[in-house]
Amino acid sequence: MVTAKARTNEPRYAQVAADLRAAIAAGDFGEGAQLPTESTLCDRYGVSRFTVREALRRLQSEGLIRRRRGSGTVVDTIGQVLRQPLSDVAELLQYAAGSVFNFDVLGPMVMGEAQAALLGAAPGSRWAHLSGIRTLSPGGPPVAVTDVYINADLAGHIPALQPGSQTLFEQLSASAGFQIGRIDQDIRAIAAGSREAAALAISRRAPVLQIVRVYRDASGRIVEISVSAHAGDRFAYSMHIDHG
Amino acid sequence: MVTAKARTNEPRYAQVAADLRAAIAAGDFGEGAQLPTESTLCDRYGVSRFTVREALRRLQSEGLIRRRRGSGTVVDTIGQVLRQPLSDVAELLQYAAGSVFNFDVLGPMVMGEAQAALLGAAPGSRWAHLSGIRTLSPGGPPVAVTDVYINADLAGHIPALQPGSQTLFEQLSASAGFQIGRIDQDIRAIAAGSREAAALAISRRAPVLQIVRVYRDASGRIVEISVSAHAGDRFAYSMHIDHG
DNA sequence: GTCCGCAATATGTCCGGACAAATTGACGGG
DNA sequence: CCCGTCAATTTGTCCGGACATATTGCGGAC
Repeated sequence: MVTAKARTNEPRYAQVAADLRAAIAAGDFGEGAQLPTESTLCDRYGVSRFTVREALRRLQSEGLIRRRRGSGTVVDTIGQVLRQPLSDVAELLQYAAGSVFNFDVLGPMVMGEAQAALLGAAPGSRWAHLSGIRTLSPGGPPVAVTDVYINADLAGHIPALQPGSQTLFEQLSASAGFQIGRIDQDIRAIAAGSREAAALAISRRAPVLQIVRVYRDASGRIVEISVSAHAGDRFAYSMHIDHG
Repeated sequence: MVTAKARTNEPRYAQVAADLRAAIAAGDFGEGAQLPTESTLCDRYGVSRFTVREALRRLQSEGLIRRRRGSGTVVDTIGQVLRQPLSDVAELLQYAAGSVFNFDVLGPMVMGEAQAALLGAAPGSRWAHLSGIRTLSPGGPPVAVTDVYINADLAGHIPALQPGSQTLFEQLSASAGFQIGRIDQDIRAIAAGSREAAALAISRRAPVLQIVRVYRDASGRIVEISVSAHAGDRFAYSMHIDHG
């Protein structure tokens, strides 16, 4: 038993995972980067194979290790390179920086059937509807037109929202004091409708990139939904995954 | 027992997951989209709780369902398009769950001026050209058409490439033994050309989602470039991030 | 020396059981 | 009617065991 772990109420697999994570970072597994077998880890930490596998599953989902039946578990260098960007929520919101967002508050609304199915919200739920346009610089050509739906419970915080480079969600989080639980983002290609065509100065049926984001707090409640339409020839969603 | 499963050597949790995935897409869980409890699913499929939980774990990692202790499991999805999951970094290099990728090797080619500008490669550089189609199931409707360009230096490893659960890039990395330095990914909306229209069975000028990925090794050499075109109404690029 | 086959090894799949912790709704007291 | 308590429900954690399947290396046949 190497554990030496305190009596935290953290699950045991999390403690094992943390210990292995530190060992990997310290290079304790040497050149081949071969980890001990599951049964060895069971003995070492004094836990069952279930707990060891759950810990290894976490590390694998983080991209730290690679496992192969019959062969063993090794440190995965590819995963280390990719780890940082996707574990950082700020990275997801990164594209907002450097552009300017101006919006109008359109007032309260109730989610209809079709809209609810598209956005993943409950039909009949109540929201505050905002509409805005994002530009690269003040007065510049429009890059995207965005509809924002904010949970009616948070309507009191809407007057405090300010246009600028900070996202509405960041302002809401700070103002209302909730904790972020999960962000879902869907990107698809659709044909421009009349609204997008007019706002972006493109022709109808032109391809636009639609980004739907659903923000949830820690309890799973949907805090905000945003639907952005970007002109296909003026915008590319770009992810750069760097080493170092 | 609802299984009706065949004598496939597919794991049971995968069969359960596939069945639940289809049921979710068909809307079998009604208004609240509340799934049966784990023990109910155990009885229904005649499997242990381990198998049910493994199946639900897959669906959760795909972003299809949301689970809360004490509360239950609910459908958490928008529409029934194929979603490329990005819940963790390991999945960035994985194929979309439940889809099939087949490709042909078209032979060597030299990068032209216009293409080089679009893809970020050097004009006049030499590549091996592969072309593939991704479907939801063998013989099913096409979801995406993909062009892959592999550095001519690695042409010797191409005959060993196989369609299956691993990406071409993963196979190349293991076969040639290089380390990844950087991945760039651009996502944009474009209008379908004649090639995409024919391959995806859609009309010309229909919106398609184009994903361009550039893989570099540690020394900065471009190893592989892939250009995928996804039918706008059949595919959404989806990512979700659990925070804590 | 080379190649084939086998056995040892390691992870994957699956079972049954047990208890813990969070949620929800019903019940009862104020 | 409001609110706190409690019990039932449901998912999370954890155990021990069993067999399946992919990989690897060893030794024997040639």
